Amino acid sequence: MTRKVRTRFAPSPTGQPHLGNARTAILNWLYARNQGGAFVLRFEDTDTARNVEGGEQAILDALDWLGLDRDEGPDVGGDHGPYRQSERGELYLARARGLVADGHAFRCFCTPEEMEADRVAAIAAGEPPGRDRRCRDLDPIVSAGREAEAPSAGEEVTLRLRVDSGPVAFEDRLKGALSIDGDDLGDMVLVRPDGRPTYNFAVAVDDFEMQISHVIRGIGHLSNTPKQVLLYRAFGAPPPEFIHIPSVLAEGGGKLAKRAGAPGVLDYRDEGFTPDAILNYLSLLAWSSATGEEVLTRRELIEQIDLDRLGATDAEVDPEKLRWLSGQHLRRQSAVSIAAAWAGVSGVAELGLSDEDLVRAAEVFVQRTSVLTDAPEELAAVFADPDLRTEAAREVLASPDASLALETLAGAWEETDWDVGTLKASMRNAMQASGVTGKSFFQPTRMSLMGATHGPDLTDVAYALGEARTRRRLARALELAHDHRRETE
RNA sequence: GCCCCCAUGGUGCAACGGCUAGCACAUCACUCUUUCAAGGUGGAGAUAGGGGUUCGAUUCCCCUUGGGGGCACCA
Repeated sequence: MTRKVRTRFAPSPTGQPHLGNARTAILNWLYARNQGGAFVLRFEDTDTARNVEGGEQAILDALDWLGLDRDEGPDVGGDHGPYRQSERGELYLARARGLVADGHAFRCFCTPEEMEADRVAAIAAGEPPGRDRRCRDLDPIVSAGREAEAPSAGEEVTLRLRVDSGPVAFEDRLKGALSIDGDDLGDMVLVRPDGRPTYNFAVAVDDFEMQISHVIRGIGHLSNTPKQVLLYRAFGAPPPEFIHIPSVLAEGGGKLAKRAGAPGVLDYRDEGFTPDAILNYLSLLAWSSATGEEVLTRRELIEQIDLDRLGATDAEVDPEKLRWLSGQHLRRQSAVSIAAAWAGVSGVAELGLSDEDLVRAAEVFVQRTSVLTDAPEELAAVFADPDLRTEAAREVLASPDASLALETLAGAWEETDWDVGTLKASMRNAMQASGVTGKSFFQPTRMSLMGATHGPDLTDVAYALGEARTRRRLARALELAHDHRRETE
């Protein structure tokens, strides 16, 4: 039996996903793309109290930023909608009534108080709680009549699934064969008196009707699975394949919770990470490529994702490795695209650089950055007008050989091609010609070009600055160097 | 209390029941370099503990310990 692969990401609209939720979405998306299947987004918003203003949009923004495009969902539509549980009330009701009609479910007239009393009594008696004692065996004709009169009789009716004793077996791709006894489940509530479906019922109905083939979700849902399997059984359909993935833990091993200050995906964007780096990093949590390769592009991830290579242990987030991976991704990009990304980083525009400046700088300075937001500082260090009136500058420029070094270098760079290789060669020539070497040559040069005593390779700096700026800076420093010499003599 | 899951260096992963337990991040040293990065080379560092099964166990089984999850008319 080969059915089309359809995966889904089904968050509650409580705001931007944290890293753990993002990884769930990523795995679903990667697998769908790998299989040429469909990736479905569904909002589980039946608990209105939990919904957050703007929560849906934050999730969409996060998915968009990560590049996880949907084939179906609340924003793009599709043949299996609506894609918000809050808009699917009728479907749940119809499905529940169907289950009552064919005997899989029954009407329960017990009050919450009665149920609670039963629960306590069952536990006290050492029996599993959750089994209805009064209503499950009511005659259908009788219970239908009682439902009709419920409003006037002041009764409320709950729809519950008839769960028999005996094993409920199911398969998890990672955990293998699992089984739990129906007695431990109880007669689960499907629809509350007010008509709202319970979570597990809604999920099963949705996954069933949306023809989801693979449910890839957090391990926390493992215990919900038998209930959903039971529902599929009642629907007379085979359940989807379940893949329960281990948790992503916060640094230090704690839970990744928003209330504990866990950053959202969009926060990483704001910190200058690229979506590909996040995608790569998160996919490496509990998964590894067959080749052992760790720096993987989006395309490579799609090609190589393999559910059978998923691990079963919880994984801690490691910010250091994330940064490293981010740097690796940056370094693999073209200078043009890095320059474009830098242009959008706050603090870069203020430097007043041209597109060419940015591209040249990207060529030689990416290796100094891990995230996009590292750029402003690196660029400012080179492009900002050097302040040569500092004590440090004065000291360096007043050194005996400063003038000679600067003069010779300015001459050497007069008639050269402006590329790093040539600049480096002619700088060496200048050193030889002047007889000034090592520190006494480099210090004055670095001071004139960037007003500092340390920084990137000097030829990289000159290359990034461009010919005109470089010449101007050398000339100005040379002037000062002459002045200083005169003063000291 | 009951049920379920997990367990390889600090962190993330790898190892048909079979080479000296491998890779990456971090760390330390060296190297390249005027400097700071990036890069290169090398080092230290792990199978949670105890029992089995087996010629042989990181791998299979049991117990202990530790961690996580669940036991809802929450999602």
